[in-house]
Amino acid sequence: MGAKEKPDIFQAIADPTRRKMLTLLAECEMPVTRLSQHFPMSRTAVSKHLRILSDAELVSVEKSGREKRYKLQPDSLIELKEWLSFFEQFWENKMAMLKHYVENED
Amino acid sequence: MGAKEKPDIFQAIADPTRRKMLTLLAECEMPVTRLSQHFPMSRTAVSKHLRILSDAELVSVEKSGREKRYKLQPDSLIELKEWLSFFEQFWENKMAMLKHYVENED
DNA sequence: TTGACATGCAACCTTTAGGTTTCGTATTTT
DNA sequence: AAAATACGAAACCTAAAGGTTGCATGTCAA
Repeated sequence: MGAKEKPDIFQAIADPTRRKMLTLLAECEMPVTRLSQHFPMSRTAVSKHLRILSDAELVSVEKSGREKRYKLQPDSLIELKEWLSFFEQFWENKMAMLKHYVENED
Repeated sequence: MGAKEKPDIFQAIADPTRRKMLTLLAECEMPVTRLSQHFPMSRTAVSKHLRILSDAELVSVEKSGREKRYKLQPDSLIELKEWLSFFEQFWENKMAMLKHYVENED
């Protein structure tokens, strides 16, 4: 698997496993082994997913002794936000609805 | 290929071809044959992509004589918006920057 | 009613995605 | 020094994704 090919972000978040990883890493950074306890697959598989997220610059790595802590790096999500914003003009009323829903969530 | 399995939207927009289709259909609805003139692939291939977008409810179809007009149906993108909103808290400053950028686009 | 057009389905092929196990190498701990 | 831990790379497998061509069908125009 390639090193720094910067695959597009849309592909990176397409996989539900990777989306869950982002959610977990948002709460708290952690090394691979610990992260992989949340998934029904091998550590190596988790490691591969992390590589993809890392290439897309959605997570960053910080080496600390023998472990490497992975951390959410949400800046690249802006690209997604921008893409979305183009389509917002087509459903403005619905957006107002959602805004209301989110604000009154609890 | 399945009929109405409602594949998740993240997977539907993962493919660059499908994203371009959404952009084109946003500008104006059109039948398969016309849409496929924008892509270096067969009409059947385009038709398959449309099926995926249709299953994800990102496009709707309206039969009109012997042709079927495909049309953007952006409502489902709300799911994406909701997902994104969770991560916004982690880059509020950048968001402000983007907001400024978008507002002063022209 | 015959010919052209618009479309989707079926069968097939090739590449990629996601997963496994095995191994090598740092780093810690004892 | 030796044993344990954390990790990624390599080689491999299977299923799914994206593409092709060749029908079959429905509709429109002559």
